Amino acid sequence: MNNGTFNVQELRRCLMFKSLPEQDLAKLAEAGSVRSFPKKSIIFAEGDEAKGFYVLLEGMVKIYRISPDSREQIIHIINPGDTFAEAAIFIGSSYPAFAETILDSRCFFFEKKRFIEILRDNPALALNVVISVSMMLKRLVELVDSVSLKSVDARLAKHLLEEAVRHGSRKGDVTVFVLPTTKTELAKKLGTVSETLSRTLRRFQDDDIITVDKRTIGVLDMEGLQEIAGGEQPF
Amino acid sequence: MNNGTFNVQELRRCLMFKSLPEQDLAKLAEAGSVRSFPKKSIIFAEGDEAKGFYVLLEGMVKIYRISPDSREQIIHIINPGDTFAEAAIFIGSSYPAFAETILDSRCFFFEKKRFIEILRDNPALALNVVISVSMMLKRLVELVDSVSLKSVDARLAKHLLEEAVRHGSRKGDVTVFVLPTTKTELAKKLGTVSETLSRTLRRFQDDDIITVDKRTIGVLDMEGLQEIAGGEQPF
DNA sequence: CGCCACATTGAAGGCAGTCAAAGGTGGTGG
DNA sequence: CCACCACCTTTGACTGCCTTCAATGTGGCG
Repeated sequence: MNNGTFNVQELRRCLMFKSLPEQDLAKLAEAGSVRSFPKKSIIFAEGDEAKGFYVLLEGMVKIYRISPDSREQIIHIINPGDTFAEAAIFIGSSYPAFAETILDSRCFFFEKKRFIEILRDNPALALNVVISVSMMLKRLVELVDSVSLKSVDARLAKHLLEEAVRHGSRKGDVTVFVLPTTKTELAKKLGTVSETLSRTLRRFQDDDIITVDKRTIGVLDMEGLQEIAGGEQPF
Repeated sequence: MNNGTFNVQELRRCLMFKSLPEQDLAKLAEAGSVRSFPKKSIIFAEGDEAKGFYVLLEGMVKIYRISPDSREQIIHIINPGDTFAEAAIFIGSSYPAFAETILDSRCFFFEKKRFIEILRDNPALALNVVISVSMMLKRLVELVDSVSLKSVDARLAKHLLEEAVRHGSRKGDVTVFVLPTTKTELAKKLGTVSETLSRTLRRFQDDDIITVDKRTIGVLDMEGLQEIAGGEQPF
């Protein structure tokens, strides 16, 4: 970890600070500092004392838990502009999960106490924090739902649809996008293992629902995916 | 649903309002109303427009999701003094899960817009909301972890330990407590089904780890349970 | 060019969910 | 107070999804 160049305006990429008056932003910038981490660094470990929270400026970070037999469940993939660990600082104690860089990353770190002080005098910011944490909560409800109630097929189909909508570009009849991580990481995010993911992707290909070439996915049959993803079947 | 008697001070049972000045509390009381529901009523359904949030004054409520094949995953059991659906009102749109009474229940309902207005002028309250949502987030991380990475054995063991610590009383060598819900509901909370729970309880009994009589559980072997719950085994 | 991490495929086994059926329990109303 | 009924619980048999283990293929990078 070491410092890097930093422009206060970079914080505006983050929803939480987007609409903040210039002077508040300046005050915030003084409450923290830039930290850089190479790929595959542990930013914090589960159980570490929660001393503050982070805004990712550049790179990619995964938040995850590990099972006793060292299987990994990714809770969240952090992209530039996202915050992470903000909830941890409000319930004191310790981080409830691991944070590890997937790519070389640059973060802005807020010291807990100073951030909370600023929050006290800034209801607009407080509301933004509430919104941010609430959105994560919603995502986690979805994750519980997925992992507990859906098959790997359904989870994968849903994920592919989301990626296609978010990052896909239409090439004639098919929507094409590129996976942002390795398939092994994707498997962990879906709460499974790489072997199972591999098999499932193959099956989808055999059924002419998608094409796969390295990390490039082409969606041939949106309806088919939707069907698999959640198709509320009547009874 | 119909109104019932209500004393403003009842809201103080809720952590969110515990330390609020009297006048703020009065203002809050005007921003909402009491709603009563008999056992097994749906308070709101997944997808319903999020018009506000609730404080449970009396009774018991479950928050849950349903799978396409109608299996249920309980996200959260709400007890008197707890709030629910507060996160939903900050991201607009709709409730992400079902809320259904397990017992006859009395709630205080806050209308979304008016609550947010009050929040804007009340940083202390805003901070409490952040804390409340953050705690739920932490619980959900635990739930994801449980459901995705742990066996039913481990989940049940962990749950029994928590109940024993929270609500148990020592009777000689054993810690005794009574399950607050039916076993079927417990199964759903653990992300499984009643048959599997039944079998697992039987196995624990056969191994002399617990005793079971109706809803009364006696813990004979705390260490044994801890072992099963998460015992980081060396390798 | 050779290493290493990632990916793929096969075989085998287990955890846990489903289906079915038989008690058990508690609550309600006669 | 008792009888009935709905719901919960338990047990057995079966099935299947998914993980694990093992081996081979492949691409990228030093």
